[in-house]
Amino acid sequence: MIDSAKNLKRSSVEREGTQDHKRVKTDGDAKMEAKWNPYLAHYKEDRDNEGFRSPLDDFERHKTTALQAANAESEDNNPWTGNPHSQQYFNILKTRRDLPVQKQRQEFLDMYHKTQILVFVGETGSGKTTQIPQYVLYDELPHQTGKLIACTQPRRVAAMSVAQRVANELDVDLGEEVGYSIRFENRTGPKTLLKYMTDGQLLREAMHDHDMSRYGCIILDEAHERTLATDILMALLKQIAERRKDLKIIVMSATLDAQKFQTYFFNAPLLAVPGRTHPVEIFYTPEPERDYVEAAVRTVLQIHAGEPEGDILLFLTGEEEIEDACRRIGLEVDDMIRESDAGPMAVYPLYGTLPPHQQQRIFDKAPAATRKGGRPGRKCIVSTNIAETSLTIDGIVYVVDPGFSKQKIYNPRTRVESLLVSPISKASAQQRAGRAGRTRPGKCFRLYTENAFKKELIEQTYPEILRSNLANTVLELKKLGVEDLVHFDLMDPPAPETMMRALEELNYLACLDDDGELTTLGGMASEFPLDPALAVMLISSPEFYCSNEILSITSLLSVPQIWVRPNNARKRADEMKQQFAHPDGDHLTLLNAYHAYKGAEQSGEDVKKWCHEHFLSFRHLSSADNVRAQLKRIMEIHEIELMSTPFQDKDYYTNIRRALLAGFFMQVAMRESSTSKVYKTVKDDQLVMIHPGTVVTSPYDWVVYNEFVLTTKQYVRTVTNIRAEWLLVSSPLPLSSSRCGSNDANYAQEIAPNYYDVDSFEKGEIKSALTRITEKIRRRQATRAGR
DNA sequence: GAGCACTGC
Repeated sequence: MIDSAKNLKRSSVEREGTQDHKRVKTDGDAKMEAKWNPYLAHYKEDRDNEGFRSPLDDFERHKTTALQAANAESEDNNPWTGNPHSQQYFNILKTRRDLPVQKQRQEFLDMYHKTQILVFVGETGSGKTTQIPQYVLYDELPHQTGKLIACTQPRRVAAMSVAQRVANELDVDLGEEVGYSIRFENRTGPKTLLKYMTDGQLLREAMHDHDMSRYGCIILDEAHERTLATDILMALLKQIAERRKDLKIIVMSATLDAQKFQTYFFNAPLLAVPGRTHPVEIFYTPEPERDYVEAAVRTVLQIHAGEPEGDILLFLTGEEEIEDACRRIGLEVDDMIRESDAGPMAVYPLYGTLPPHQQQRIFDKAPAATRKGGRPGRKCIVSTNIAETSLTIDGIVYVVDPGFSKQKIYNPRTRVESLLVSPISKASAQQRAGRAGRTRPGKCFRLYTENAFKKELIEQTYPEILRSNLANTVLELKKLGVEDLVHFDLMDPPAPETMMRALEELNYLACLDDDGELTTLGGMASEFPLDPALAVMLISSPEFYCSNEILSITSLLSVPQIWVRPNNARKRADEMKQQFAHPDGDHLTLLNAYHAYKGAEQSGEDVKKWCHEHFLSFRHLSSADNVRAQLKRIMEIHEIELMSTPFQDKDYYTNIRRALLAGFFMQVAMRESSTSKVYKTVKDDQLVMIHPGTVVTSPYDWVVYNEFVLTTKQYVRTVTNIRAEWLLVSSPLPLSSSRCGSNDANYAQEIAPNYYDVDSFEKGEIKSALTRITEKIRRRQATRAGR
């Protein structure tokens, strides 16, 4: 095996001897593959260096050695393109060969040749994400087979940045031999052989290609994170592996739980490589801490006072807590500087909803000593879990871990997902501690007892699939061709009740029929990257003459809050929001803001400035625009008509409000009494208040809401006034000027005949109210008929 | 009159 840099470049004399203008070797099969595989169709034709003879021509698939590959990598010309290698390439090659994983390349290949499924474990810094796919590339030879190599990542940024890195390592242009595919961006082309992608993206593809037939090898990276998409992919791949013996699968994970993956994948063999991290000393508190924020602030100050140079990372649970802690630390450090000549300290908050330029500040250098010979400065980052997985910060030497994070919990009985501050798992605690040892030996201060760590923390955080509403997942699985959900072999099967709830919800939405089969509507809904209720609302919207408007609202509901409300300008922000307020509710207010934004854009204004002045998030509004374009394309494919009720029409807003119900009829609440602020949700009987962020001031007795949030109280957020009649009997839409030339027969809509069968309601105020309203409608209809 | 851990399609 070639390990030293001096062997990287072989003599040019030797190379010239082998350049004999032979064409690239192809066999008939490969030509066939290349023909039907859309990714490789032009591969042969497009090769730039026709006369180039690649060392790969002598490679035999699944029989290559590490030495062969290393030799090919050391050639003057790129074996994949025929172009001469750049100097940068050789520089990178040198560092690649120092990675821990490099030593086991042959061992990896031996195992890869022998088995269909392989579990690969590598700690951070082992180089697995960049190197393993390249090792596979040199053995799988996708340019001969026409089958790509895919490597999945849980996050977009990772897919993009790793693809760029590997393109550099292979000395090719990103988007050519190496590319990536994420939502809104596909940077792959006809020459692409190795493709990084998000796990969700591969899942989307699988909906139309149940065998994942484009791929010869699929690598699932960061499998230990157990995202919903990874869990579903694993179960699918387990099935596909039986049907497609030619498909290779590699499951990559951090060390934890490797055995679970092995057992799950038919006792697949395991290969482990060490990482490259420094030791981290762990400290526990002798007694449990009552107030962890207080304890955390104190610990940070103690580190600053007593420990040598090095930056601090403190984990807390949410925005408010973090901002508060930052303020307190800042004040205390000022005192320390005055009283005991402490060094300066820069304190940075870090959480997901922080705008990117503020997130970037965490990478600033720590402040220098305030005067010559003074004590050195340091920085302290106070972060949510985002610093545990998504963002790595070099230079951290001290980690303070109070042992909590906000986690999503799903209660299938009430159908409510909520965020709850909960103790983290042992695996999380280890991950956090590891953040202290990336550049040199570090220390981790756990603000709980050693006994609590050992006895009270669970081993692993529960996978997402056990903590989520599965309506979307079940719909996806149906579309993926999974017939038997009960026996679908998930690594951690969710509670049967969660599954039942999802099936029930999809049945009410008419996405599944009474036999649990996918309906036409369900099939269409699964094509949209949306929750089923939103998808159904969007698909039904032409029946209410307002698909343009519902498309906008759907997009706005799919991105983070567009309303900006800085702490120092809340009042002005609220006043601005009032300019867009629609008396009938928050959905219409969103729409008004969006229309104003588009108006500003069209009149050539500086939109960023306009957004800033109006306390709207430019970032989120433009992202909504992106989503809108994607959804619009899907609507066009399915010939879902785009139309609007004329704005002058008195029913413009009414039609939109009714259309909301086509998807959200299960998210309706009735006011307890005409003077009360408390509402009761339909069927679940939860007592809720309207979230204070609403614009609704004169609420009707009935509202439809977008989301249920559980914080200090139970709130419903983004609400719109509705009339209960709309829920009940077929009451045709007013067909004034709003017809738009469509087929009238479709427009006598019953929103959800099954759900609002009043007889099926439990006895109570809601049932009596609905019964009264039904009676009223009947009387009215009878009077009309009798006239 | 309160607050949004983090991803992804």
